[in-house]
Amino acid sequence: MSKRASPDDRRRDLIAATVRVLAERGAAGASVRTIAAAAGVSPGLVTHHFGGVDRLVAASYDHIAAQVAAALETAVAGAGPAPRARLGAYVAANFTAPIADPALLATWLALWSLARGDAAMLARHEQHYAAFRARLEDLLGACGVAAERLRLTAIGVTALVDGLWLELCLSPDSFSADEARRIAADYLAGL
Amino acid sequence: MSKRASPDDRRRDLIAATVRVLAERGAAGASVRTIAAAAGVSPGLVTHHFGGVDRLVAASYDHIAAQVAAALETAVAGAGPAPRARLGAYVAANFTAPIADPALLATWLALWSLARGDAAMLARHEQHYAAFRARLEDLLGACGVAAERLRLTAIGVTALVDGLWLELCLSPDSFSADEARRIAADYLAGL
DNA sequence: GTGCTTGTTGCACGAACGTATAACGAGGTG
DNA sequence: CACCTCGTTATACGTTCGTGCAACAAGCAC
Repeated sequence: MSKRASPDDRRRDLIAATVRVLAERGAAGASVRTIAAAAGVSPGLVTHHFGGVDRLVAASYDHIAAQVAAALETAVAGAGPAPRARLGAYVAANFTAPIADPALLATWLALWSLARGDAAMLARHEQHYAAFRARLEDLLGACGVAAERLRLTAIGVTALVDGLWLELCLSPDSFSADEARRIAADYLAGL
Repeated sequence: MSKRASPDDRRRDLIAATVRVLAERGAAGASVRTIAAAAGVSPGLVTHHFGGVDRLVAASYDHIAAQVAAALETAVAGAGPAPRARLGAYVAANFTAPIADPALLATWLALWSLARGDAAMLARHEQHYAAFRARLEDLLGACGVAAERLRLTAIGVTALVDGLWLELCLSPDSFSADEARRIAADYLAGL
């Protein structure tokens, strides 16, 4: 019983509902009916606007990846010209709103599990992580990290950030986002 | 069409089949019928021996967690008495067979996604990670890490190891297990 | 050999899944 | 106002899910 909306708005609503459902009920609960109910529309709309639930999930992945990348870029832009500050801001932003939001972390984890076994989703993941690492290598290079150590260093930073994300999502009582930010900062300081 | 077997053997077979299916088809493919087919038995046996697929998955989680903990403990025991060597062995073992096995990493990732939304599975995860961190704090303390920095340091090491695991599983072409071991060793050396 | 225990199977059942499709109705254009 | 476009709903269909249940058969006690 929802009002008529423009295709763009409706697509946005459905993606937002997918993200919400993924965060609250995990990958197993991301059915067409559940998502449609969360968006307040009928299940048929998913097929109508996306052609299938798989493509809706893929669109949700793209949306979140773009949102995360934009938040990181905003943090870098606001850090001023100093290379170390820009690198620190890029990493610390991963533990600051809106990225540090536990619901977003839960959504990302559910998408990871859905990515396994789906070639298109795996390619999306690969592309997003390659972009993340490339940006990291860029910022690390500006801080004077030797070119031959650039790749491994970027992988290590990415892994640390991902691991802190994961534990923050699965065991939110073990430590705080502030502590995660501090662990990452110490790691960068040690390079 | 399987021969009669003892309950213990059959339970072991079913757990092994669950781990295999989880690794090959992800969390979405872990249905009773798929698991039973992988074990070469009828679907009804899952209910008969475990009382439901949820408890079979939980038992698989326990089995893997115990297997990983045992492999880590073996590595520590084989490292001699020096505290630094013991710590290094404990961390490096995470990227050595049998833990470094990509299939095991895939299984673990699938179990993580299944753990979300299930209170019993979340409790299992919490318990396993608490044990992992406690052992890590023990080894770090023996190396002279200050008591007040122990908790945060252990969280950071755990996060780095988990992140390297994850990326190794999702993007196996990005870097090798050897490189992961080296990144972790460098991190420990910087403490 | 006879009978009992119990591992094992095959089937059936209800529920939930994804999606195709026809009918409905709101909103813009003539 | 009439008409058409298209977003939306409701329904239906086939598949797959988890699991309960009755029947079968293998191994053991006697």
